[in-house]
Amino acid sequence: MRIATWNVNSLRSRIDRVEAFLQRHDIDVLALQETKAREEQIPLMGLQMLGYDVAAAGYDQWNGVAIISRVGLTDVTVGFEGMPEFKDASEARALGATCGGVRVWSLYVPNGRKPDDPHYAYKLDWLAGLRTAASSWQDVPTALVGDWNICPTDADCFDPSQFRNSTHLTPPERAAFAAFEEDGWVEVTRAHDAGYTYWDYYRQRFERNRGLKIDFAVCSPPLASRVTGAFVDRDERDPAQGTSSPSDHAPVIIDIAD
DNA sequence: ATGGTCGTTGGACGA
Repeated sequence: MRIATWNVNSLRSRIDRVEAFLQRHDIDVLALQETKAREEQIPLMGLQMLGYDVAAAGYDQWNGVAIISRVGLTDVTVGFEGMPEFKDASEARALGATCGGVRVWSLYVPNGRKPDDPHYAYKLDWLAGLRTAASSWQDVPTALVGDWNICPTDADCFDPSQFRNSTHLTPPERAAFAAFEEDGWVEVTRAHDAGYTYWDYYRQRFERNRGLKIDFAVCSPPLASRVTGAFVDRDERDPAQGTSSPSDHAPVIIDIAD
């Protein structure tokens, strides 16, 4: 089975790219983040014609997540037990579904904005809540895929010195990520492709390969042992390819043995 | 320290 994750930065503006991506890589399950669409705004027709089922949660221009699957979608859940919410909760950050015997979570970890912003404390709370909820999922095949908004190591950032007073590289964020690995979860993409997954739109960051590795697939042991490969589809981020503007994130593809 | 570019929108604001 081939699973992918992609912060698509608006599903409606990039539906043509999503459909082409699903076909180009023969994707079975695609977890999306930043869909910026309510469920009823998702353009379903083309996806259904390609044989895919869709589950989604989100609100207008705010953060939304979705899972597109052609191996069946069952037991769909919006959010996880104990998931912290920020104020009016006008965001959807976690969507779980069972696809082909694997529990897939499309996660959009809070950005945090600035280390002194309330959103930063919320980010750490959210990650702690996820860790607690995930502790009961470890014995079944589970994939926590998505935009983690964390650079776990300095190698995951084109210039760590530029992020001294920014989120993504702070010790508490890194500790929150490492906690999953200490519990036995395995980030499976790094071993196969250590390249960046996100490049800012401005300053020609992609052309100069000045990016971040922040999109990951954190798998439970029974699933991690079945992973046979993974790669970042950098072509999908390349402004020189395709006729429409790309997302600022590249998709990540993970192959799993039956 | 600041600004750069997208997307949603119809003016900022978040990333």
